[in-house]
Amino acid sequence: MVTTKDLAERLQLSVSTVGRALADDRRISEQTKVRVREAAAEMGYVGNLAARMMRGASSNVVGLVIPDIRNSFFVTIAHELSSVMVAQGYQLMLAETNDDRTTELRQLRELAASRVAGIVIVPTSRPHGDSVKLLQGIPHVQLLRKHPSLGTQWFGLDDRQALREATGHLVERGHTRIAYVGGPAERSTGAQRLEGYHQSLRDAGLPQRADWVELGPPSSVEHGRDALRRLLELPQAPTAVVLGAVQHTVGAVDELFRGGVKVPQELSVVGFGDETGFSWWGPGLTTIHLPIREIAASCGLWFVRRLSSRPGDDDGAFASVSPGSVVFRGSTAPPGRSRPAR
Amino acid sequence: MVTTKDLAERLQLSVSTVGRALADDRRISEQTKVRVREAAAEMGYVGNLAARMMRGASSNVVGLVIPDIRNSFFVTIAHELSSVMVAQGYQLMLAETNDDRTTELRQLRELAASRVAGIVIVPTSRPHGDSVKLLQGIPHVQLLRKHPSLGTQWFGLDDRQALREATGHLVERGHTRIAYVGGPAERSTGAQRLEGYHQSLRDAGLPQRADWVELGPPSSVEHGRDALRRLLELPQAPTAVVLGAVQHTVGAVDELFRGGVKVPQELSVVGFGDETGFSWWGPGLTTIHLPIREIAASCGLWFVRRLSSRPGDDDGAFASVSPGSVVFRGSTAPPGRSRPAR
DNA sequence: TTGAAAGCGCTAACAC
DNA sequence: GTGTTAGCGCTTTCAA
Repeated sequence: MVTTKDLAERLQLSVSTVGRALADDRRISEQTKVRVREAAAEMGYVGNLAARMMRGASSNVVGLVIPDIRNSFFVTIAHELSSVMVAQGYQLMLAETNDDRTTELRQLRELAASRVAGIVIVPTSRPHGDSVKLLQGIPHVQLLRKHPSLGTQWFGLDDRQALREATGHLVERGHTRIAYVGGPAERSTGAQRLEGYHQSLRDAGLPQRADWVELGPPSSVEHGRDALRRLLELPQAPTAVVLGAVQHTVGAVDELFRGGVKVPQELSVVGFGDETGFSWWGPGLTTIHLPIREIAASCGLWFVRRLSSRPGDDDGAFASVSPGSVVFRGSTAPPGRSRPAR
Repeated sequence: MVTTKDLAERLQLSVSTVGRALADDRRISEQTKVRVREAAAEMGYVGNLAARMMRGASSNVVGLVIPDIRNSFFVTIAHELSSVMVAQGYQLMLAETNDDRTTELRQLRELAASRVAGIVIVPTSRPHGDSVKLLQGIPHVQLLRKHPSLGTQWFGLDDRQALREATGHLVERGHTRIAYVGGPAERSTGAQRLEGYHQSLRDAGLPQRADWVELGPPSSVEHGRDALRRLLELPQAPTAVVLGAVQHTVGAVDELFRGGVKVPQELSVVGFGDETGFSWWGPGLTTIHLPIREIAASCGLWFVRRLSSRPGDDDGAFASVSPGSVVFRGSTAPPGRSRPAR
């Protein structure tokens, strides 16, 4: 690899002059700058970021720590963040945790060793103590999920409200036996969504049954499938289901499709998220739309500003909460009716 | 940040002893090692990769250069590569080009400045000369698409064969008016797929019409929509369509859904790729399944081996071609019939 | 078994 | 306007 020293030798200059010329320092004559730049281009010189970092320059890499890039939410986040970051001169390092705290720790260790400028993280439900410690030394912000040990800076959804609306939509249609399939309550998002569901039922004075609540691993399509199968086999089967996770929705909806269950005649369904094809599915899936793109973009913009500002300047508590909204399609109708009510 | 020097001071040792202890050098006594390790853990020491790199250690970062992470193919690739890489001690840097050669060059410059160990790239159709130059100094491998200027190491699909089969499937069903919607012919994949389509028609002695071929930007869902609309308005409208790009398929299929076109009665369709929901769509979308996961995994494994082997050892030409296969569902039937033939 | 010192590529303080 | 030099954190001789 070509170094400043090589350039200096070639041009019979000192390394510092070359360095200054490349940095467009005002003290260097225009003529010298041109010579240096030409030689650099010709010899294929590329600055060494590692060396620059050792001189105290901060890295231009931001780590993105997410459970699994295959989840559509996280794809959107990765893309949006990447766009914002690149525009501001940052690069994005991808780190998948697979929702496992040990993997999460390992990934954070790697990012710390690379001295990344900052970390955007969708944390696992109970991050490892060492992860917490590591993150204390690195600017970071939590996204979607939130764990108190990781600080107070967070961008996310109003999960409780989203599920409350979704459930409320079914209550309005006249359903009294409404089931919920979603992620575990240990996770901040899972707990909030479950609470929204419960609250909506409470508000309407509807019965709540433990066997109408099916919690499972949030990124498991299988759980959606299995949960739905179990719910439909119940002696007191529900007439409607609300979903609380994208992957569960994919599984549930596919199960209904395969099982030939008539939606919304036999069962009303409100999905979670906007996977491609939810609109094609059966009668069209009524679903909770979430402004993931917007959240990711604002998180990215806020974070790069925070990174480039003086430390201690912008590190107060910060939380941004965005609401979701129900998109009405054909998968919800009053119970026992044969036509969807729009 | 804690450095080896800090540890050395704390323990009244020299930096070199500390360094050796951390590297588990045999010359250091077990007792000293333990002391050092304990202090390191306690003080939260994390080695500085930048410094290590300056000493000649190679980076453990691999750049992944793709057009757009939102494309399901590239999500799969990112996930699979990330898994393989992490298992081998590498990190993945995400770089999106948006299918623009200038952006591609900028991203490559960043990766080169970071002195990444290697680059996995899905190139744009005509990479910039400087990109070519940069890549000459960095181990790299092409994925899916292939451009001759970027070397001879490539993992990809048998695009020609895939489209030949897909088209052949329609020919067998008795179609004689088969249209094609796909990416531009400048791109290696686009050219191959188009050729497969043409070849299949030639083999069957079927007519080829220029207005039955709709080429457009490969990651534009809109192109799929528009192309389909145009095809259906043709005086000599085709009775079947083959798709040659995932995003086009998404657009086309959604257009058919919205337009209420009866598939396969009025039009037979063979999609490209396996987006979630292709099985729910209308009568179920017959589609070309492509072993992206497998390709990405083998590319990853091969590449890390190449990275860790001596340079000059494994850098001969290499190409791995994987076949696709048609998945039969309900969207294809003989022309003019009212029931799908399975 | 441990320490001292050099040097990786770059920048910035300090000459001239 | 340009050169000299020191030092970032680490590894690796070379000494002891």
